[in-house]
Amino acid sequence: MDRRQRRTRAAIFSAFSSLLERQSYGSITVQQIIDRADVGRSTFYAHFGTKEDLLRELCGELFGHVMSSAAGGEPGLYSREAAPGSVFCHLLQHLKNGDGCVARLLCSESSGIFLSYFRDQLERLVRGSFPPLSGGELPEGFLINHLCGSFVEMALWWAKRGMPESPEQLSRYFEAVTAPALGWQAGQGQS
Amino acid sequence: MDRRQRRTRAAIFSAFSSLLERQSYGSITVQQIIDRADVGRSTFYAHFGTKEDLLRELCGELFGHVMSSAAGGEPGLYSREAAPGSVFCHLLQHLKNGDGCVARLLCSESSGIFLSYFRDQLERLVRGSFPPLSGGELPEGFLINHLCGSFVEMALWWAKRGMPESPEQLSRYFEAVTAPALGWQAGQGQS
DNA sequence: TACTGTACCGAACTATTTGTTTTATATTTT
DNA sequence: AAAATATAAAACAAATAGTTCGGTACAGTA
Repeated sequence: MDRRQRRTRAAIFSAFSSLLERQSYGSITVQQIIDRADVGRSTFYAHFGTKEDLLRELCGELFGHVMSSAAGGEPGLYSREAAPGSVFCHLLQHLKNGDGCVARLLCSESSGIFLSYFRDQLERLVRGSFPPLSGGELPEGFLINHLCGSFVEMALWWAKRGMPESPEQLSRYFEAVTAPALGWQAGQGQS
Repeated sequence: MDRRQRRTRAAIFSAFSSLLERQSYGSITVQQIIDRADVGRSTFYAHFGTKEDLLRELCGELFGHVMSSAAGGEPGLYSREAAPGSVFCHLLQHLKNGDGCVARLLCSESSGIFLSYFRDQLERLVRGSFPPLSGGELPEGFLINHLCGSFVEMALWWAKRGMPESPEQLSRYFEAVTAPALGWQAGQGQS
């Protein structure tokens, strides 16, 4: 890709997410974006057909990184091998280390948009590596939904309070509250 | 309140929510609303300062009913008195019976907006009637968030699939998956 | 270095939308 | 019946989205 394209694309992404941190998605205008990114109007529309396209691509970029790095070669959801080695703990670490501004966007006024992306990606990840479950007579769809939903809600709760707990700590909380209901042994993946 | 006011207000609410069922909140224009409600432009703005105000009032009306009826004289979150008598089961029943179009709105394109309202109302309700918890070393804020978050996610999952389970059944699922982690006795409130 | 392609800028333009204002009409309330 | 007020209709200004086009500057390549 042409270096010019990369630069303007990055400038627009940066401008857009910095705007998203202080105002709602709906109230952001294209004019604001191109002013802050310092690109021409026609240039913006050469890259993104509409504001929604921009949002979609931003989300893809953001969560694509986080998710793919979390999915890389992990043994299972609650691994008993590496101490803080569950996929969930991995995700929380990435969120906190903040490869980007994911955490800030998660507690922005437009958090709902990012949450739904987060949710979808997470569910795909979980469905891919779901261990044999013995959750009694509860249907699998319900359990997966419960697992992903709870995790996302927890991440949001965490981010909104400024992430005071460590990823390991929060991961322990999550395990304590979900593992028993799923028929897994709790407290094994931790030191 | 003047009968004319009531009528136009109802017409606008009805038009707005019927539009919300088929398109996203952001894409709905005031023109569409007043066309469908068959009211004059100035009339709309005499009632609602902006589209967001309309949304806010609609949510208040919708969830206000559901929540207040659920909160009325309930003994506790997981009551062992009436069989399907927990607050959660009550809420699910109201959602299914559909005092309004809450369920349809919950799985609309703009579900995020309604979910956040639902969340807030529910959390207020839960905080008001939280029983003594023995959830081990887990902080109360975390538990409340987990409880409310899980419930809302479950309701969404339910609504999106067309509510095939009965409220009682779903309430049992929820109890099975949350009660043990909260240190409560499961399976007592059911017949 | 020189050449070629293309990304960018800026300005102008149309169409749509928002929100306001005004006047006349219809309906409710007293 | 009279007064008050909610509504309709139309015109209006301002902001915004998205397009078009000609000129300029930069990147990749020989």
